[in-house]
Amino acid sequence: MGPKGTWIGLVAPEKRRLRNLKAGEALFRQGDAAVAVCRVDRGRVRLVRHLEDGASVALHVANAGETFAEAALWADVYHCDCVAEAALTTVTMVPKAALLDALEGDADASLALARGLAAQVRELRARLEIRNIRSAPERIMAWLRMQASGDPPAVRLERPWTEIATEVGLTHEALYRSLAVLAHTGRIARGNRTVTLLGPAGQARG
Amino acid sequence: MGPKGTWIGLVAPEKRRLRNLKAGEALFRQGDAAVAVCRVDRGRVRLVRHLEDGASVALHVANAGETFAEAALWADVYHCDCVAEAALTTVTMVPKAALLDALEGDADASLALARGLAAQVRELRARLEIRNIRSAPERIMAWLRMQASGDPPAVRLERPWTEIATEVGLTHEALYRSLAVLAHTGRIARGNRTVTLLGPAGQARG
DNA sequence: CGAAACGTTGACCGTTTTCAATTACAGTGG
DNA sequence: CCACTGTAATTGAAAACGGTCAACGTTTCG
Repeated sequence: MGPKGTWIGLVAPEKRRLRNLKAGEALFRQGDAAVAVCRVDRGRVRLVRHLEDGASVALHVANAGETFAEAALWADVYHCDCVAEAALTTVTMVPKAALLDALEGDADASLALARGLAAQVRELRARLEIRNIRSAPERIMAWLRMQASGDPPAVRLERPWTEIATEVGLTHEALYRSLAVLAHTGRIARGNRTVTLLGPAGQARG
Repeated sequence: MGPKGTWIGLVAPEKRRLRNLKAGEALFRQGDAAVAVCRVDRGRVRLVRHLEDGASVALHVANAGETFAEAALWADVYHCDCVAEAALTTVTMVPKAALLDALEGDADASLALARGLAAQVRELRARLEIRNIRSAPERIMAWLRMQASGDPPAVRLERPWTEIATEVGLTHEALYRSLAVLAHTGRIARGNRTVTLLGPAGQARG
């Protein structure tokens, strides 16, 4: 996706802090003081916001090499939980104040930061767009198209469907049913952990 | 909300371009080459993305003083339409290349840009969170809580409900019905262009 | 003053959610 | 190595909810 983490190096290594997390362990909780911006070194973390009724929303998923919680730079508290997804997850925490100091003198790094944020804006907008599709099958098709790559557009599933269901805003049951419909209609073909998009005049790209 | 438009001044006025728009007129369409980042001087614009089935999503609304299409700085084409909402809308268009040049030498301005983008990320995440609430009345309550301010938390409505409906992802009928339910239940009180949040133990803030 | 958009409510229909049950599979400890 | 347990995948049936269509009063604005 390009150089997203350029600005991390601005802060002297001894000022950064490394954290190792087990799967499910939290790096911070919503409401905690926003003290640092982070990067995933290994594994994967997920930013989750909890609703009052107990449901939760995955706001962001950051894989190895990606940065997250940039928005915390100008916020007092974190507004979501950060939990590790993979068993061996390592995160670099960059103290907010130090980073802000460094950024103030470095236009390139600040621009890189802005660029990363712009990418997030795009991603979030795309997700919002998907949520506006009422029909479950169409919504899933849209999601698949967004994820697909290759000439016969295909998607390799790295996570369970059940997780994808919540990401697109459906129950897993509805998701499975829709998948079945799409397969019967011949719009997709399901492999082991793969989905291939079929259909003439179908492969529009976002 | 703070100095969002700091970076606009970086580009010499003669390089900028002013556009006057009538209500409903488009500034650009999705697919057009992304040539400029913009600021609303007067009126209001809306960024809309059209789905294949004809439906549309409001991705962003920018009021006078706010900037928009920052993401276009690193994109080749606009990925949504921009249409004026108010009758007399004026927009300053800042050529992409010129702005990029200027930003590269100015850390403060780049940081300001990043900050504005971070705010957008937060806003989009909030909207996503709201969309994850299945129940229409609860979703509306969440939206209201987010907008509310004051000790008896209240919301002043600057726009028609019909518009709010699409923002929260409901039809206006469903919205009106839910409002009626919430009012009957005593959870809200509706004034002329105001809604007051009631209910004991209700005023949680985001 | 008239047209257009907003606000509001009713009835019906379709989809999704819910609840429930079953199969498949991966990891765990005996 | 295998029973055992929990999660993922899948499908069914019924209920609930929001969408759609429709009608109508009201406000706004040219």
